[in-house]
Amino acid sequence: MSARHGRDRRPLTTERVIHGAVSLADEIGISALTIRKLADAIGVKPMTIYHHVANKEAIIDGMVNQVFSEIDLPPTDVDWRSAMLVRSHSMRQVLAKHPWASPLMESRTTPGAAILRHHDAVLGCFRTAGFSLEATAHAYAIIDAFLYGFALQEATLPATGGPTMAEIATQIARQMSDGYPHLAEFTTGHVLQPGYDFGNEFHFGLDLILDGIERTTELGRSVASTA
Amino acid sequence: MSARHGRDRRPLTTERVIHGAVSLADEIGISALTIRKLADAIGVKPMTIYHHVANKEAIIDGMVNQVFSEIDLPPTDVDWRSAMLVRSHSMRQVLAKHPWASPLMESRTTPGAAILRHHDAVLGCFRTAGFSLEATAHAYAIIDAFLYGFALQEATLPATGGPTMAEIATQIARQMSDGYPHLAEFTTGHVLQPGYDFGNEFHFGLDLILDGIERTTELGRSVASTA
DNA sequence: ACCTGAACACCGTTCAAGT
DNA sequence: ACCTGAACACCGTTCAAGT
Repeated sequence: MSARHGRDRRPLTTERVIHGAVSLADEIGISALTIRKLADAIGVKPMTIYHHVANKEAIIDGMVNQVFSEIDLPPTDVDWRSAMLVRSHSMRQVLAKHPWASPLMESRTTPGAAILRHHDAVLGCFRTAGFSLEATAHAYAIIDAFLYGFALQEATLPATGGPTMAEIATQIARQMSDGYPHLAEFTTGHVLQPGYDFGNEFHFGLDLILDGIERTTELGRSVASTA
Repeated sequence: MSARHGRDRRPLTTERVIHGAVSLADEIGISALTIRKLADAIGVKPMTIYHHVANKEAIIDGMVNQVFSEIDLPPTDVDWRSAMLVRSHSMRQVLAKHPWASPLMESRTTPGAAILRHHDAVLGCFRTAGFSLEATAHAYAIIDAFLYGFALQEATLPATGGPTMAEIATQIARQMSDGYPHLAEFTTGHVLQPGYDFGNEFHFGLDLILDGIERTTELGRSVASTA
C-alpha cells in the first residue's frame, strides 16, 4: 500500500486511473473504493483525478470496460460450442478475479469499445454457426445469465481454501439442525465433505446449458417460440 | 416523499426500519439509500434508527431477509418440476420488484430466518423427489445462477415500456454499424423489432435448465461427476 | 424506555488558484 | 498543460444528553 505512493512521475493518464481503480477494487472491494484512496494509491492528489475522468461514474465505466477487455473472445476457427467454452471459462476466471464486477457488467448505459467488441464477437460466433437471430438471443441470454449468476455466488465464498468455510458452515449447521433439517443435512452431508468444491458446479451447469442449446438448434436450426 | 414525514406516532420498530429501507431502495436505488434519508422517510431523526439496528450492515441484512420472505416457497403437493417453476417465477417477480437485491441475496454471512427457511424448502423439494445430495447441489446451483443472473440483466433494462429502450438502442446502433456488424444486425434486426421482449428469454432459459436436470436425474437418479 | 443534538472522521465534487 | 488547497454539502456513527 505504501510502496506505490507518489512513485510514477510520468504524467497521469486516464488508463493509469482506471487500472489503479481496478487493482484497488480487487484489494478492498468496490464499496470501499473512494476517489481519495484511489488518488493515494496512484500517488496523486484527489483533485488531479478529475483532470482525467469526468467523475466517479466515468471511472466505473472504464473499470467495467477493462474487465471486458480481459475476457478472451470466442475463437473463430472452431465450432460454436468449443468457442463458447473458451469464452465462458475465461469469463468465469476474470469475474472471479474481480468479484465486484458481475453486478456492473450489464449496467453501463455508455458501453466502451471493449464491451461492444466482446458482444459483437459472441453474437458473431452464433450467427456464423448458423443460429437464427432468435436462437442467438436465447443462447446469449441463458449463457450470460448463468455466467453472471454463478460469478455472483462464487464471489461470496470465503476467499480461498477450506478452513474458514468449514467454520462458518459448522456454526450455521449447529443453529439449524432443529428447524432446517434439509439445510442441516445438505451442509454436513455434502458441502462440508472433504471432496466438495463449489467450483465443480460450474462445469455441470455450463455443459447442461450448452447441451440444451445444441439440442434446440439441431431441431431445424430455427427455434419455435410464442411470438 | 413529504407525505410520510413524521406520520406514524407508534414507537419505531426494527420491522418498520427494514420495511422503510426496502421501499426507499425500490424508489431511489440502494446506492442512494442513506441513514439520513431513511430516517426522513419513516418520520424520525437519523440517530433514532440506531436504537433499533446495530448499523447499516444490519439494515441490509434485514432487507435481504425481507426479499426472501416475499418469494413463494416451492409447493410440497406437486412434482419437483412444477414446484420449482412456481418458486422460480415468484423469485423472478420479486427480484424484478427489488432490482437492487440480486447482488446481495447470496452475500449475507449472517442469514435471517426467511433465508434459511427458503433454502431449506428448496433443498427439501429436491430431496423429497429423490435427488441425491450431489444432484441437489447441481440443480440448485444452476437454477439459482440463472435466476440471479437473469435478474441482473433484467434490472438494467429501461424502466418499463419501449420508447426509451428504442432510443438508446437506435443511438448505439448508429455508432456501431461500421465496427460492430453483428451487434448492429442483432439490435436493429431483432431487439428493436416490435414483438421483441427480453422477458421471454426467461421461459426459454428456465425450461432448458429444468429439461436438462430432468434428463440428468432420469439416468439412474445419481449424477456422475469427477469427485 | 425511547428519542435526539452536536460532533467526528469521512465522502464526491467545484472553484479558484498555483507551477 | 498539468496539478492542487480550500471549501461545500453530504455520509455513517459515537457520545452525552434530553423526555
